[in-house]
Amino acid sequence: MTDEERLDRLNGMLKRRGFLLPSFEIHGGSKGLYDFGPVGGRIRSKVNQEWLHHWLKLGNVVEISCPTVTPYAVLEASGHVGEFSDFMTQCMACEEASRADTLLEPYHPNPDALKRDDLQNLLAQEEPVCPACGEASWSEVVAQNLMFNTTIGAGASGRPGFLRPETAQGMFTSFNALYRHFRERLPFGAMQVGKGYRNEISPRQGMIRLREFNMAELEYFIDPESAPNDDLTPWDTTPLWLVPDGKSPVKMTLSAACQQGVIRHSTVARFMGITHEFLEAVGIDTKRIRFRQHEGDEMAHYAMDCWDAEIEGSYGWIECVGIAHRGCYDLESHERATGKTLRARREFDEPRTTVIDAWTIDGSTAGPAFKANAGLVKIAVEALSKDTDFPATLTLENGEVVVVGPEHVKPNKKTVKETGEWFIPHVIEPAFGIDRIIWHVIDHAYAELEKNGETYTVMQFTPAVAPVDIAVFPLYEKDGMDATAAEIHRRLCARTGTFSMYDGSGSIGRRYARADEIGIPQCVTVDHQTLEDGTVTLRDRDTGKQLRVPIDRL
RNA sequence: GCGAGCGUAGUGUAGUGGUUAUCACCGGGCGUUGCCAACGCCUGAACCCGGGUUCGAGUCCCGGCGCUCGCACCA
Repeated sequence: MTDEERLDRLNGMLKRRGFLLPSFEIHGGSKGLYDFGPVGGRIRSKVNQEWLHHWLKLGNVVEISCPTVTPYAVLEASGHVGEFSDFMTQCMACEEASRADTLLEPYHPNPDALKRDDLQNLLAQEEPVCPACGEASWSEVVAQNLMFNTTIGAGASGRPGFLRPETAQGMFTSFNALYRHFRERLPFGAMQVGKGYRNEISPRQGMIRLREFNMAELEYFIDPESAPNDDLTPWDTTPLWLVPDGKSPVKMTLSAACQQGVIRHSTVARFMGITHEFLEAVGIDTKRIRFRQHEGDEMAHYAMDCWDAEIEGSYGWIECVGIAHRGCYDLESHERATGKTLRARREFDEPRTTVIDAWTIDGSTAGPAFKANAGLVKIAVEALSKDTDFPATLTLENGEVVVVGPEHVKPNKKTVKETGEWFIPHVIEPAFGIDRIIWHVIDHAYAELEKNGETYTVMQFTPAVAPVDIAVFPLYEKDGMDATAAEIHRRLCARTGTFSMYDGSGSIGRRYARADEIGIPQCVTVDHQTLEDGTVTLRDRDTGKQLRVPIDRL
């Protein structure tokens, strides 16, 4: 039995039982789009809940929700318009598509920075050969954007926009409201769970690369100058597999990794610990988790450190989480693009007082005397020491030389007190690919056991993500057992957070098997004894053991 | 995007131009059955879409869509 055959059987089961289905299948389907069916939908929402719960435990994070439709300017400021566009060209001989900038790398120091026309001209001039067939004839260069284009508004008043490629930008553009919410105190975080969109050239491998995907991101804002005090001791007993910057995997604790500088920021380390806990809580096999550090050239240019949580499954090691220390890049970019400030204030331990005792200009005389240069003269004069004698010959910033007489100046004596300063916070971002995580939850839960000489399928979900919490069966649908079972089922469903499933068709063994196949942790069976003493059997999925319990104790 | 292979009930499949499309599991109903895919009877459900060749196409050809893999792209 090979892994591929296991994967085929798993995929068949996922379709048959309503976990995951190709979207819009009756219309022929659409690549890179998946439905979560009646069973999968419930798993998705439980994984999302579990994710929120894990990060809310930090105590200083909030959940927000921003639109998926995003104006052009936002994603231009963030760098996505530039980064998510590739300029492609096609070989006229073999039709192989290539990136124009890649082809031109030998001929230009930084072709990535060139505009379309420049690429087109350089391509015509240098005539690089096709890596596939060796010919040197290229089609027109076209921009291939990996974001979905749209127009916000109709007609001439419509303006360009995109479906967001990540949720993060909403957290950055909302920074000031968040800052106020947290009483202007760092650190704090904002997170959201939602959809992201990338118009992938070639979606592959089932749920691994999708065009519309579920993501969950936290932006955690910190003061880069205040010493982090992250407590890493909770993970001191669980060393993790780390793959530092292109080196071999090592198993070490987060504390040790921080002390040795392998992980460059303790908050990144703490988030790796929380990520590991979360993955374990949703049922990922911890032996198949590792954290891989981005190598220097792989890391986005703004990132200061980046660790991916990779999970091993049917498709090998897949990146499912990225934990990036992004510095001040994002807030700074939005500041630059909008002219608005996105800053936090840092109070000094002691107010900083500066005593100035020197010269400044006397506006009433210097103004008329120096006219347009008066401002520059002021700067030059204020830079002079107190013992300067006037008249003095000064060279201004613009290179002009002026003579400043005693009538143009007056003593400048004042005390400037500063109690703090404004700065752009740094941000640490854990970003989760929820679909990829759900895939691995399913992959790791899928067990093919043997029972009475036949393959027996069980999804060994943890209760935290099990799509159905409990199933209720009447032993037979008669003698009132069906009515009692239906009543228990309704009562369980009415309970917040509990989802029950009633199943009365087929033999009892078949119903247990059906419940096991979608990973229901417990099954309740109503039998003849129930009608006499009000007890039912409670059967455990993984042990098969049955307990007799009163209905009220469920 | 390029190349190769593939597309038949819910799932897995048989079917090399000729009746009513095979088989299994599956689903539903009724009955038997005192708890782990049981049995009997009844029953449900498919040739991806469009065009072409042909007296006749699930089968051959072309195009589209989808799936898998490789290359490329991408995180």
